[in-house]
Amino acid sequence: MADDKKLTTRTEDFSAWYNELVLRSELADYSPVKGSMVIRPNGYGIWERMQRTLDDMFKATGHQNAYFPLFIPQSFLSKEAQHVEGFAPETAVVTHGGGKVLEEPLVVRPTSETIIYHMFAKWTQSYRDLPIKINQWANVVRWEMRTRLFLRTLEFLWQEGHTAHATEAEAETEARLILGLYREFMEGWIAMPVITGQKTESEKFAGALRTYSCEAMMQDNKALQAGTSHNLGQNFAKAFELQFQAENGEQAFAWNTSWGVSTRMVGGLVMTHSDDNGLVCPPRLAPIEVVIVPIWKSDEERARVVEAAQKVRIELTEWTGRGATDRLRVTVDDREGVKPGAKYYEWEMRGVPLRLEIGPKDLEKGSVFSARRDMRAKAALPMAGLPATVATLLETIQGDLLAAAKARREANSHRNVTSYAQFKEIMEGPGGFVYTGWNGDPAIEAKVKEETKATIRVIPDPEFRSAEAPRTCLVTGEPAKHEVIWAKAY
RNA sequence: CGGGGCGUAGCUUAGCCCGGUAGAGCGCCUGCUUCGGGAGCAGGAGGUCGGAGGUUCGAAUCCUCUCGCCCCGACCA
Repeated sequence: MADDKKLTTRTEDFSAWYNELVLRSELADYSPVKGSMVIRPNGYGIWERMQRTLDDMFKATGHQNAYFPLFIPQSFLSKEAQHVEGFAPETAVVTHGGGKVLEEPLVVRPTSETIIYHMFAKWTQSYRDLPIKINQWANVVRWEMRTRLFLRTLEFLWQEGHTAHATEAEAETEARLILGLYREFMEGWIAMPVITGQKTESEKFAGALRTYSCEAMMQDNKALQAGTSHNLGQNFAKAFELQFQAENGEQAFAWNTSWGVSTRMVGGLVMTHSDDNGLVCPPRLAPIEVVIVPIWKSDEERARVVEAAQKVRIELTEWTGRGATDRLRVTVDDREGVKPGAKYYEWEMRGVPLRLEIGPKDLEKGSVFSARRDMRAKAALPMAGLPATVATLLETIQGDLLAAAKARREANSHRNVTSYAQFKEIMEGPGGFVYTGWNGDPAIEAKVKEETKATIRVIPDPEFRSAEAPRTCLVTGEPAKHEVIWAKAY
């Protein structure tokens, strides 16, 4: 009975823990259609904050939002060979409309490269029309066989950026710029440290020249690909005749990039920080940063503490120390008939970063009692100057979450692994990120995947590479072409 | 698609083997007492037992078919 209230613990069953947490914290719920889900206000609130932050970043770097339609002519998907090969198996196709069989079936977009570059082609004549830098917030559908709340569902929400440039160098700069923005967002807001780098041929986006990605480590030591940015080269430009007249008068194909992050990041947030008591949400993304729980015995006390709690809420929300538009997000839980302890558990499950308790004793002392969600540390805070104190504390929590996640990742990263036997031992046991040399042969990558389920998550960017580069390939012992990071992945 | 679970009240489930008026806990509603870590008492509402067929005097229970969901594997943000 008391056990009903507790989550399955992470060590018992990580997967069950995750599912129960997502449902119990009311981030999402299963919808009647297998593999799809409803994002509830608590989860959508996090997504809205993600959207707002990223949207500002995109606009600050010269991108504009637009919207392209859900339905794509089936023939469009086929125009880029690798693209159709990659996505055809997982598309939903509309064959009927208005009670009639359609002349050409419509594909529900699994991603929008085809329709967008078709339109870009229409809008581009001269190099003066470039670059085009567009972003859209949309839903996409990929008919996955195996689904998981937030991490892989039939339909999900994301943003997809699409750009067209006159030169390869410019496209490359763009793809890299966005990768940097993603990293900044994931570390600064989700407090989820990521490793950036390039995907191998077998893991790159269908139709891309190169794919860059942000890889995070979850608490079960598995990797989560949290965002990707692609240099598409001229592959789509050629398929969709996206050409322009260059300064020298010659016709040339444009260079494209595309990049996206999705509601999957909410799953990453959950699996990076949360504990056996429920969600731990980083303050910057928390729909509610502070919950105030008034504590009373008598009706007379109730009136006093609730009034005091509301005054504190107003003082906090009216404070402009973080800027006029970035107010503290505070709620008061003054429900009657629910004991304070029950409220604590409930808000902890929902991931609210900071709880303030206000009871008669606190009023006497001119203080409020605080409890941090992340480490469950408690302290009295003086009422005087409370907004600034709270804001600072929230930033401290934000920073501590990132530091803790980074420490966990490093503690579960293995460098200097040169023996394949040792590699297998790690993958069969604790898992984690394993840095090794690789001869660059896709066949070796496939063999390791077959034997261990681990894949090359990324060829890391220089700052993540080991101080001393591995000299030999993990499997063959041949000279290493790259240092790579292996892990089992979501 | 292969393997494993499971469909009984909003949730978790007992009952099924061995057929005989559908039970409990949590949650919900009302009232009183409570309230600094998951409250107590009293009263109350809530079920075509996933669906269809069959066997039977009688089916949640036995038989056949079917639908759906979850988990684990082969594809993927």
